[in-house]
Amino acid sequence: MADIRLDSDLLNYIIQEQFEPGARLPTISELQDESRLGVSASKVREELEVARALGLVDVRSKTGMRLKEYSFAPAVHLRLFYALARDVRYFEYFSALRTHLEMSFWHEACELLTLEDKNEMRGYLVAARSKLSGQRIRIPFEEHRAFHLTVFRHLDNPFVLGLLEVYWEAYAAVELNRYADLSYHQQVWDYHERILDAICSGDFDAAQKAFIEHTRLLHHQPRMQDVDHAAALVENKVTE
Amino acid sequence: MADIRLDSDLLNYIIQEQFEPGARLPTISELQDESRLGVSASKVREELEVARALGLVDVRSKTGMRLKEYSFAPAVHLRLFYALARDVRYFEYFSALRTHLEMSFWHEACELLTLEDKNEMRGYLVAARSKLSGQRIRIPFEEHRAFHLTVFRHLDNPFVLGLLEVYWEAYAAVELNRYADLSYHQQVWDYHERILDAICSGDFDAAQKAFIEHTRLLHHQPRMQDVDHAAALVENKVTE
DNA sequence: CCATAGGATTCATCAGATGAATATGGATGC
DNA sequence: GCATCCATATTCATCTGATGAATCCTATGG
Repeated sequence: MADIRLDSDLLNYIIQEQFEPGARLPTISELQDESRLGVSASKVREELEVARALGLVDVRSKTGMRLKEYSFAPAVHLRLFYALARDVRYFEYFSALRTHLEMSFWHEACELLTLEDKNEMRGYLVAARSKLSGQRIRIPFEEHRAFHLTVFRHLDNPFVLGLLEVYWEAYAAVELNRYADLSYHQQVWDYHERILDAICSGDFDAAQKAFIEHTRLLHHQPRMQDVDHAAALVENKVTE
Repeated sequence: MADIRLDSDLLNYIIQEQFEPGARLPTISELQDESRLGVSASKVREELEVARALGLVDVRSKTGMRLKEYSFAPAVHLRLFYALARDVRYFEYFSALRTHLEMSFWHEACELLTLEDKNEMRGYLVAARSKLSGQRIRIPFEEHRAFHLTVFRHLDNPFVLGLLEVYWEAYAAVELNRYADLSYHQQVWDYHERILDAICSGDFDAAQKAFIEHTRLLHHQPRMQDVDHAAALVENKVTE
C-alpha cells in the first residue's frame, strides 16, 4: 500500500536508500550525481537545509552528514517558536494541548514506570524543595520539566513525547511564572509530592487527579470541561 | 518577557517587521540588503526554502512572496510524512494521538457547534450512506474526514486543529481500510449517526461515548485505558 | 609507538549569469 | 471609454564556479 512520496528529492533519496539513523550520507557533490539528473549544489543545499531544520540530518564539515535519531520534536519546536516569537500568547494554546495530552495518556505512561524512574522523580522533588528553601532561593524549572517528562519516559509514542518535550522547551523560553511568588512554586511541588506518592503506591487515578488539580495552578488554565466530562463516562462504563 | 529569537535570520526579520498574513515580502535581492549585512542570494534562498516547507510563506515568481495564514499543519505534515514514508507503521502512533485528542477536546468542541455545522454533518452522513449503498459502491473517505473535522471546526486551538487536519491527510495517504469489507464501513457510519444524533440532542456525553466506541472499529486500536481511568475520576469529582 | 604539523576533503558562503514565469502597462480595436 | 491582447520588465528558479573555514587523515620526526 502506501507508496508515499515527498516533495523533496533529497528526502525521497534518503528513504529509498533506507539509511538508518547514524548512517553517513554521501557528500554534496556525490548527491548531485547520485540518483538525480545533474542537480546543482545550491539546490541540494536548499533541501539539506530543510532536512537540517527538521532535525533529520546532522550536517557538519568533513564528517559527511549523518542521519539523526528519530524525533518529532525539532519540527514542532521550529514551528511553535515561530508562532511564539510573533505572539507569546500562542503558548496558552500549546499549554492546553499539553495538559490534555498528559491527562489523556496518564495511565498508559504510569504503568510503564520503573523503580528507578520513581527514585529519580523523588530526587527531583528533593532538589526542588532544596532550591525553594535554600539561602539563595532559586526556581526549580529544570526539576519541573524533568519530573513531568520522566512520567512519560517510556510511553510508546514518539509523537506524543515530541509534543511534550517541545512544551517544556517553550515553557523555559517563555519564562512564565519566573517571577511568580514563592508560595506558587511551593504549592506546585506539594502537588508533585502528592502525584509521586500516589504513583509509588500504585494509585494512578489519585495521581492523575492530583495532576489535574495541579494544572489549575498554572496562569494559563486549561479548560477542564472535558476532563470532567470524560470522567462522567465512568458511571455507565464504556461497554466492550 | 520572552524575547524569543530563532536561528533563521529571515524568520527573525519577518517577525521583527511584523508582517501580517497576506502581506507581500520584499524581493530576494531586497532581502539581501535589508536588515542584514550583505548576505548572498543562495543563503536567503535556503532560509526561504525552509520557510516555504513550513508553510509560512507562499513564494512564486513575480508575485513577490506572501506570508501565509497561520497554520500548524504543514510543519507537522512534512515531519509525519517523512516518518510514514520510512515506515507506514508510524501511522499507528499518530492514530492513537488523534483518538486521545478528539476524546479529550470533545466537549469543548461540541459546545461550539452551530446549527449549520450539524446540518452539514447530516449532509455528510447522507452522502456517505449513499456512496455505500449505491449501484457502484464507493468508500466515503472524504465524508469521514469532513464529518470529524467539522466537530472541531470552532475549537479555539490552532495546534490541536493542525494535528487533526494532518491526521486525515495521513489517513488518506496511508489508505488504511480502503479494502476493508463493506460491513466495516457501514458500522462506522452507524456510529456516526449515533454521534450526530446525540450531539443534536445536546447529549455530548453520549456522543463522546459513541465516538470512543467507534474508534474501536479501527484496525489501529487506541489504548482505551486512560479513557476509562479518566472517567473514573467522576465518582470523586475533581474538587474546585 | 606517539605527537604534531601539513595536506586533503568537505561543508559554508558568496558572486554572477541564464532561463522561465508572471504581472504590468501600453497599444489596438470596438 | 472600455476591454483585450501583446511586449517588456521584474522576480523567482536554477546553475556554474570560486573561495574560505573546519575537520579528518597522513606523514614525518622524535
